[in-house]
Amino acid sequence: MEPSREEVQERMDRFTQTMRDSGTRLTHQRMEIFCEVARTGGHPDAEMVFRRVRKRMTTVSLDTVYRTLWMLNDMGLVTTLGPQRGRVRFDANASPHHHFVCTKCGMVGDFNSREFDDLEVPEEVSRMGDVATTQVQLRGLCSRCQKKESKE
Amino acid sequence: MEPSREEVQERMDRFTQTMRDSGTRLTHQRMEIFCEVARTGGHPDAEMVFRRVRKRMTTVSLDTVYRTLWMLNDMGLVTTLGPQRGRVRFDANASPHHHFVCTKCGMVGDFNSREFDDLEVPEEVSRMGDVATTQVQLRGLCSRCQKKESKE
DNA sequence: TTCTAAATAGGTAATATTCTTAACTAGGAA
DNA sequence: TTCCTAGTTAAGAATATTACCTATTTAGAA
Repeated sequence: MEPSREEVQERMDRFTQTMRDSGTRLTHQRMEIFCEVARTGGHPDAEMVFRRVRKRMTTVSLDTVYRTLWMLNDMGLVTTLGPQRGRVRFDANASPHHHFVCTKCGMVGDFNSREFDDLEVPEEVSRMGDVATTQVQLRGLCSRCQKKESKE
Repeated sequence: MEPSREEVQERMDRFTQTMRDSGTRLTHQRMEIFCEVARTGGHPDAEMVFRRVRKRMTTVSLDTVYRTLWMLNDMGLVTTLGPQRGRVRFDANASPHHHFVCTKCGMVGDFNSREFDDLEVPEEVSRMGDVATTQVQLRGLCSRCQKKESKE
């Protein structure tokens, strides 16, 4: 599941380009941290990234890893699995439904779609396990955050 | 967005039935906690549930709320938004892809599907905000957890 | 090279979640 | 009903996770 050498290179290029374009400093730490996530096939958490990066940069701090990861997230260079930072949130709606998640404020809206409910699961997935539910997650800026942004 | 009275009643019935079937005790606390989540349109976190339930049961503890919510989750009566308990996880894969999430161990597997990439966003959602990405989340038991279960 | 705003390390603080244990109670048995 | 007890709870302590503070360092501009 590791990305190919070319894939990793491509991600690194996108990273440096995006950083330059937005005028954000390209520090050694940031490069190491992004590189670590980019070349990992899985979905590491901050602690894992920290441990791996520290092997090469013994002084890096966990706080820097967190700060950098969330910054990368804000810039769209990495994504988080599930909603944004914060607490676990629960949902008692047992009937099939789907979510729109605001990538900025974490607001979650429910919606229904017959089409989404009835998606056919790819063969590839059956090797991973038994699928019980299907849920579509749409991510983007909610209208409230849009208004805020346009004011600035 | 609040569920209708009938909808709440239906959820409560399902709750008591499932609890009885599994031989789990129907305590006052559990009923209040489930009821609180069931009648909330949104997606409350444990702290919110705790604050609301405490208004009626002044002695309930936060720990009980957590324990109960995770128990309800295990029984399939509520779901969590995003992956299971634990840390935030990051993903540097910028190209569109989708996830299979194990509801037991939290294992996440990636997969690709042209069909899923090109889903058409329902009109209803455009009122919530601007959709940037579409991601399908399939949930179920991964093969490893299946094997573990069948052993028991 | 020098300068300066931005970023970092390391310690500390704040949150979020879970564990421990003694006391309590729901629900079955008598 | 009353008694019994395994399962459940409250409360506080312990962990885990994430964010803040400040002196120091550094990337990138001039």
